[in-house]
Amino acid sequence: MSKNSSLSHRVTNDLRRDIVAGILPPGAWLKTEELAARYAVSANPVREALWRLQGEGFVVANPNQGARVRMVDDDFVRNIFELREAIEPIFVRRFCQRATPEDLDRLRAAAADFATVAREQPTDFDALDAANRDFHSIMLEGEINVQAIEVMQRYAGLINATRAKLPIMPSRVRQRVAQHTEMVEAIVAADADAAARVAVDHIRAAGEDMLSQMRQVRLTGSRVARNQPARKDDLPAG
Amino acid sequence: MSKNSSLSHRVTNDLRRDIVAGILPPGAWLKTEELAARYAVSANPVREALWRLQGEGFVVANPNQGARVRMVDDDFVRNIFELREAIEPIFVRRFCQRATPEDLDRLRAAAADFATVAREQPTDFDALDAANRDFHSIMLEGEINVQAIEVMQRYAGLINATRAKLPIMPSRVRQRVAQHTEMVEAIVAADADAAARVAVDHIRAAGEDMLSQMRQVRLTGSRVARNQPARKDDLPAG
DNA sequence: GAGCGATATATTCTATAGATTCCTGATGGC
DNA sequence: GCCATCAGGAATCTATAGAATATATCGCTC
Repeated sequence: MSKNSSLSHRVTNDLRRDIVAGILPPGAWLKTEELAARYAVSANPVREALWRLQGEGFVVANPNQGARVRMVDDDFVRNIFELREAIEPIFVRRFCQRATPEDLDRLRAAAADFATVAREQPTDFDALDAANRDFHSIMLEGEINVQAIEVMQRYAGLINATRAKLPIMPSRVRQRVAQHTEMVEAIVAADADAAARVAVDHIRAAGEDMLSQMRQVRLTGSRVARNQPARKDDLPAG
Repeated sequence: MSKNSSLSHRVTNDLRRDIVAGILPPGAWLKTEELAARYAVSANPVREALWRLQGEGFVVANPNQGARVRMVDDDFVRNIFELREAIEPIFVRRFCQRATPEDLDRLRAAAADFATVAREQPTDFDALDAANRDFHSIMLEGEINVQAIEVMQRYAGLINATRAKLPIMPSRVRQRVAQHTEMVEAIVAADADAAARVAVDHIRAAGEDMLSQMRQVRLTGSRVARNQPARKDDLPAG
């Protein structure tokens, strides 16, 4: 697809992957020289990758001081989900207006797929996430507000990467299935208000669920096994 | 204030100023070498400035091909104002909750200031804009959703720069004064719903006004004298 | 002779290495 | 105990070399 085969792109992807995998944990300093050695490039592509990842929200940088992996704390999660609650209705409403019968069929099919995954692999985050993404991306296909899409997707990677490391509650998965169904029904009925309302509820529930799982992990210190930090020793320094 | 006195920051500011002033018009190619010569630095700070301005929305860049000043067309304006309509209510509602009597006094004073400017200098965009900014920034003072603020301010500079070159309708200025008053009243009454509604109307009116002025300028070819491109000859190439 | 495709050239972005500037923390003087 | 100065380290900048892309020219086919 996008064969952005420049060094800085490769470094961007590698760095993102390592952050997502937890090899570079939240708060870790991202020293240019260190990363340059790690990825076998010079300082410039690393700098550029850091810029890009700053744009994606993975990294926060201070002038003349260096960059670090962003801390995903409660405030941040709350802020992002609040933003999503504000923006998603735009997409849902417009999709209500423009959806063709074929679009509706595909949306229904995607909702069914998600329900299947939820039934058969209810604890597999990646599978659930992929199915969920398929469902929601249908609504973005003909969306004209590219700036709004950009905002919505900006922190999606980071939020998702963080969510992937948290436990999954079966009850919440069932709730998501129900909400998808509800949304499809509202859209089929061309009831934009109802669809937007469901979308907001959907996002709010997801946000509250994530916050509660984060609290849970903080309290119990538990951590889901999969996607664990692997080997921290890969890095020269701590 | 922010004494970001690195070369790339200086270039960022200079480049932004030149784009805002119209010396580098929308659509103009921003060649690294050319800009490096223009601002008497090497390619790297220019690259970095372009990254930053891409983040601010002034510039769009393609890999291995170059960057250009963003075109501000109708779609873009519509998208940005739609985003604002979605996000601004977040701020207004929360301000309603936390506003102290002192905050309300200052908001009232700012609204009065804007009204004064509107009466005495109704065609001075900069004065109106400054007063308007003062008014709205009061509501952002204690705002906790920094990501939402960032989104709101992202394209503000570019939109403002474009708006500054368009004509100002006295009737629209009067409408803005009235809307400010209305908003203050709703906030004083702690009626968050009403305040949010007024805010949305306010933004929608501003967006429609801007679009209609853009249409007007396109049709008549007229252009406001002040802030005109100055001298394009400053640039090596056309 | 006109249109199309391939090669060659020119332009521009991209990457490297070394020099420079800036920030941070530590040491010594007041 | 507090402030100024200095050393170490890291980010930033310059200059130059290396890729990638777009453009123009030439030759071929129809």
